[in-house]
Amino acid sequence: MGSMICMNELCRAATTSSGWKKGWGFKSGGFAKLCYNCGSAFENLVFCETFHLDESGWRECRACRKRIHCGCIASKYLYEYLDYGGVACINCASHLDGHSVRPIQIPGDDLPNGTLGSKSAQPLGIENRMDENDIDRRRVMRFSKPMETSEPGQLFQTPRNDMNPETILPIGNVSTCFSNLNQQPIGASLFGKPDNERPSQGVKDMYESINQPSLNFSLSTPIGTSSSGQQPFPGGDVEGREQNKNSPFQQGQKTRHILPKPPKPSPNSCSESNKGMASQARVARPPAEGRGGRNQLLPRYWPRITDQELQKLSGDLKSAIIPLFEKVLSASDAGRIGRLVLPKACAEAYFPPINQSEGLPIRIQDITGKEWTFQFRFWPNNNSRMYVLEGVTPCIQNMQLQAGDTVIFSRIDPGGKLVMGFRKATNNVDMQDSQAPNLPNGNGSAETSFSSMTENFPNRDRTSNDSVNWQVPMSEKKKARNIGSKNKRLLMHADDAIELRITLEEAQELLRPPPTAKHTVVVIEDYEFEEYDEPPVLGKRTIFTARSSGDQEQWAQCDSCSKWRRLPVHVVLPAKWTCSDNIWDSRRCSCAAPDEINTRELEALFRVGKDPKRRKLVENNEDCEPSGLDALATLAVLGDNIGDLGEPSVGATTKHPRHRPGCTCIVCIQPPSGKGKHPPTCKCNVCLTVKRRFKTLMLRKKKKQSEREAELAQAKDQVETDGVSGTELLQMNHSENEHMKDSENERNSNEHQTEVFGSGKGQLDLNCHPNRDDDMLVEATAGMSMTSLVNAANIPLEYLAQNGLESLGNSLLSQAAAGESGGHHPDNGFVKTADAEPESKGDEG
DNA sequence: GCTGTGCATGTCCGT
DNA sequence: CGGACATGCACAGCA
Repeated sequence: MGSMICMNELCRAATTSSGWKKGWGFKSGGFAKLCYNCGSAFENLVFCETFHLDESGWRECRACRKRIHCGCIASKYLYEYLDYGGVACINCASHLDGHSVRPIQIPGDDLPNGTLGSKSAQPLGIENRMDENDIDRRRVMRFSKPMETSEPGQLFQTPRNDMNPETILPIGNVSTCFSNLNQQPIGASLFGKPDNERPSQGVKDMYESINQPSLNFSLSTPIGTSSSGQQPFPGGDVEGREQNKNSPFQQGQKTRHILPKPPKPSPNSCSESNKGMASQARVARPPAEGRGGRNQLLPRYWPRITDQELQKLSGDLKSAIIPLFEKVLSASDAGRIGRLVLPKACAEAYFPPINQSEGLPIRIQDITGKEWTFQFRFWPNNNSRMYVLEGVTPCIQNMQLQAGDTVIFSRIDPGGKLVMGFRKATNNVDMQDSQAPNLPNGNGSAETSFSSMTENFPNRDRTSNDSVNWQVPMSEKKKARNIGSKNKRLLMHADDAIELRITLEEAQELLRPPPTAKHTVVVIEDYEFEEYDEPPVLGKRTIFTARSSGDQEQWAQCDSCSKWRRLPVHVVLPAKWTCSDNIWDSRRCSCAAPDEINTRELEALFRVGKDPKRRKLVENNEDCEPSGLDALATLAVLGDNIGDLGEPSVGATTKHPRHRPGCTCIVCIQPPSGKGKHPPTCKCNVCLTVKRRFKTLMLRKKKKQSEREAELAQAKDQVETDGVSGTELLQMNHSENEHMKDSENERNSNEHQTEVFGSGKGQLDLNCHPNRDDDMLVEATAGMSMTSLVNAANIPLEYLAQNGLESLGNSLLSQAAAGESGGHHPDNGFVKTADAEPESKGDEG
C-alpha cells in the first residue's frame, strides 16, 4: 500500500497507508479511509463539529440539547430520530432503554450478537456503513441495545445520510415523546423518520422498525397530558404527551410486545417508496390509550392515516383529531345485517363501558359532521364478549363502504366526541393482501377518506403500473380478495367455482404422490396402503379413450400450446405438463409438432373421454337409478351434452314417480314461489336446467299435440275414404308383426313397450334431459303406431297385471273392442293417457 | 316469506 | 391453548 487520500473532502490530505484510520461505513461494505486527524475526529465523535460546523443540518438533542449534525454520514450513528420528531443523541437515546428510539438498521453480520439478522435479509438500498471498525461497532452496540427485544431477523433502517430528516419527511412513526414536544395535533410534522427510505422489500422492515417503538409506547404508562383530565378516554393524547429523559419508560413497566406477523412483501410497498410520497405514507399510529389505562390493541387496529390527512381533518373539524383505531370491514360488517363487530380491545378501550348486553346508544359523527347513532352493545361469547355496533348500515351506505374498506374511529379533542372516518380499499394493499390490515404502518396506499377531505381516491390504481402482478381489473381483485384481517374463508370467483366443479372421485383420480414420494406400505386387514409423509399433489387431468381395436390410450393437453398428445395409458402426469415433457413420443415432444388429431377427432375424443365425471355419472346411472335430485344434479353438472354420452339406458331413467310431500327432487324442493334459496332470477345450474327442461317440454308438448291432431284428422279421413276399420288396422298390424319372428327381438320389443307404457303413464319427468325425453317421446310416439299398439295388445294381460299395468291392459282391450265396434281410433285414448295428461301433471309439479 | 336478533361455531392468531 | 372474531344459523316477529 502506498499513500492514499483522506476521504474527508475538506481534508483530502495524503496519508500513508499506515497512518490512516477507518471512517464511516460504505453501502458497499467498505469504509471511508481517513487521515489520522480526520479519523481521530471521527473516532472521537467530533468529526462534524470539526469539519462542517457551519453547514446546515445541525439539530439539538431533544433531551440534552447537544448539537447533532443530522444527515451527515459521519455522524449518522450519533443520533436517533425520535418517533415524535426531533432527534436525540445516542447517549440520550440509549437512556431511553429502547422505548423511544427507533433502532437503526444495520447489517446483521456486523453485529457480534447477530441480533439483527443476516446480510442476506438486508433490504435493498440499505446502507451498509458498518465494518469491522471498532468505533462503529461500539456505536452499533449501543444502538443495538433497544433491539434486543426484537425478533431475530428484524431489520431496521436508517435514513439516508444525504438527507436532512427535517426536510425529507414530516412524518414517521408515532412513538414516545419528549418533554419539549409541542402540542400539535398528530400528523403535524412531528415525525422524523423518513419513510421514503423504505427498501424495496421493506414493508417488513418498515413495519417492524416503526412499530416496535410505537408498540412499546402504547403499552407504557401514560405520561402527563394536557387534556387527559377532560377526556373520556384518558391517555388519548399520544401526540401531546411529554416525556423527559427519565421517562416512565424507565419505570420498569413490563411491556408486551405485540409484533404482528410481518406482512407479505407487497409491490405496493415498493411503489410507494419509489414514488417517494413521503407525506402520504400511511403510518400506523399507536392509538390513544384507552379506558383501561393500557392499550393493547393489536397493531392491525392501529389507525393508519397520513399526516396530511390528519392535518386536513383536524383543520376541517377545527379540532385535534386523535385516531383511535381502525377496522377493515368484513363482509359481515358491510353486509345488510348492519352489525359492525368491534374489536374487543378497541370497544373496551374507546367506547363507554357497558354492563348490559343491550348496551347503549352511542353517537358517532362522520367526517361530514353528520351524526349517527348506533347501538353499542355486546354479546356473550365464549366467556367473553363480542362487541358490536348495530345499525351501521345507513352510515356504511352513506359512506359507500363495502367489505374491505376501512373505518377509522377517531376522537375529537377536546370533547372526546367520536368521529368515524373511512378509507376505501384499493386494489393493492387493502385489497390484495389479507394481511394488509395487519400492517399497522401498512403503508397502505388507500386513501383515507374523511369525506370532507376525500380525494376521491385518485390513487386507486396508482400503483397498478408498478407490477404486472397487480394489473388485474379491480372487479377481479375485489372478488379475489380476502376481506378482513381474519377472514381466510375462500371467496370464490365464478371462474374458480367452475374450476372447482370436480367430483370427489375426480379429485381422487388426479391425486398424485408427492414429488418426493417415499412411501411405506402399511397392511391393514390384508389391504396394502401406501403411506406418504407428504400430502398428495394434484396431477394433470387426462383423457382416456379406446381404439376400435380395444386398446386404450391416454390423451393430455399441453399446458403451453394446448395441443393434445397421445400418451401411454399407464402414464401419470404432474400438474404441469407440456409437450417437452412428452418423452413417449419423440415426434411430438415439442410444441412445434403438429396436432396428432384433427378437430373432428378431437371432438369425438372429447365426447368419449373428455369428462370422466360424465363417464362416472353415466356409469352410475346405469348401475342404479338416481333419485330425482341426484339426476337433476347430474344434469346440472353434465349440462346439455348428456345426450352425447351415448345411448341412455332405459333402466337409467331418472323419471320421477310422483311429486309428493317430502319428495326431495329438484322440482319439489323449489319453493312454490320460486323464492328462497333459488330466486326467480337465479342463474344457478339447477335453475337454468329446470327452466330449460320445462321450456323444451312445453314446446314438444305443443308440437306433439298439433301433430297428433293432424294425424288423427288424417286417419279419420283415411278411414272414411278407405273404409278400413280399426279392427282391420289392428289385424293388419298384427300380421305385420307376425313377420318379426325373431323371438328375442320380440321379447325386447315387448319389454320396451311395457317400460314405455309404465313410465309414461301419468308422469312427466322434469328431471330427465330433453334429449332423452326426446328419445322417450319418440318411443312413445312409436308406441302410438299401429305396430306398437298391436304389440302391446299382444302382451298377455297377466303380464301387464304382474307389472302393475292391468288397467292399461284393460284399457287397451276395451279400446280395441271399442275400436272394433265403434271405429274409434285406439291412438286417441293412448295418447291422452301417455302423453298429454301426464305432461300437464308434471308441469304442475 | 322476509328480516332482525341472539347465539353458536369454526377459524385464525397471539401468547 | 385460549381469546378474538367472522360468520352461520335458529328462532321470533312482522308483513
